[in-house]
Amino acid sequence: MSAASKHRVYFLLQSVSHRLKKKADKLAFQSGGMTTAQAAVLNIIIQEGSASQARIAKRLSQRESAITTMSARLENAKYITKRRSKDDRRTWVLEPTSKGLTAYKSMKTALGEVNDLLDNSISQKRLDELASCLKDILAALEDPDR
Amino acid sequence: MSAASKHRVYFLLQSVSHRLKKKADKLAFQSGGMTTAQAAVLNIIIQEGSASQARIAKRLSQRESAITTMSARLENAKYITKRRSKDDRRTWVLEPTSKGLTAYKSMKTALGEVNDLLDNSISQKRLDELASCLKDILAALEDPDR
DNA sequence: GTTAAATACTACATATATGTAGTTAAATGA
DNA sequence: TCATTTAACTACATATATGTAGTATTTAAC
Repeated sequence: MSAASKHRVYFLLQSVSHRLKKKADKLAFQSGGMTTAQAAVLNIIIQEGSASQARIAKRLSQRESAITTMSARLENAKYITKRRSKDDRRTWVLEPTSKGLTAYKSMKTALGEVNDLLDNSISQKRLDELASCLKDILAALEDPDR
Repeated sequence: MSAASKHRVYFLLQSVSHRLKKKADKLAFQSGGMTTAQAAVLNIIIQEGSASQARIAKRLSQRESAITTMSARLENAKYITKRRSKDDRRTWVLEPTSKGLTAYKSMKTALGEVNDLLDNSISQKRLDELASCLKDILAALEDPDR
């Protein structure tokens, strides 16, 4: 039996991820109405100053059709603006509004609580090792040979 | 390093979980039509011989309304049967069909590939430590004091 | 310079999850 | 026993994701 199946790492990962997401979503909702999924999209837009939907889809490993819905929701909530690019008329340029920037700040504070929870679960050393493992797995998943 | 990794563990967990789920869903679909979400429910029913929807909801940390939909889908696909309990007429007794049992076996084989992928990503020692960390985090999340 | 291919997005069907409100049935407490 | 509470489930609205098919635009090939 492989080490992974022995420890049911896949199941553990899904469980931890699911429970953390629920925690984060609750905290996020309380902090100002945005969801963590919306925050993930907004994060990229803010990080990059502006972004196309294709760019966001790529960075989140999601389909463009998912981002179409999300960006509509974000625009509807006045967190971002959408305008057509001058260079490429197929492309939307998504930019944060001041409301979006403000909401994202309080979101980050709320998400900090989830990180605190992680900090209190295991030692800093093990947390570092956890992060390191996850990064390596992520790299393996992105390896096109697999 | 500590502070930097601290701020990324949640994100890393979500990313790894999301990508692994996509892999697993693809393999699962190719292996016989069932999704991983459906397999998770079927797994509990098979493990326990039979199960109520409330029981499944509890074990998966999900709402009963989610399980209502899932069990309807599983019944529709002939993977399980539903009948009212004699003891408690509010309760459904969900049981696997032979089709469900067969499909679940090939599903497990497919999910084995995801575990293999994990095995090939990092050393067994680190995989053990990863599992151990995840278990501790899960325990902390289930701690009602938090 | 026109055609073929790729890119960016939209539309729609479907799966999966939450949350709230409501129904029915069971358990409980005076 | 009867009222209240609790439990198991359903119905519906909504958020989030995939996947397929189609449109518009750009790029590349010839």
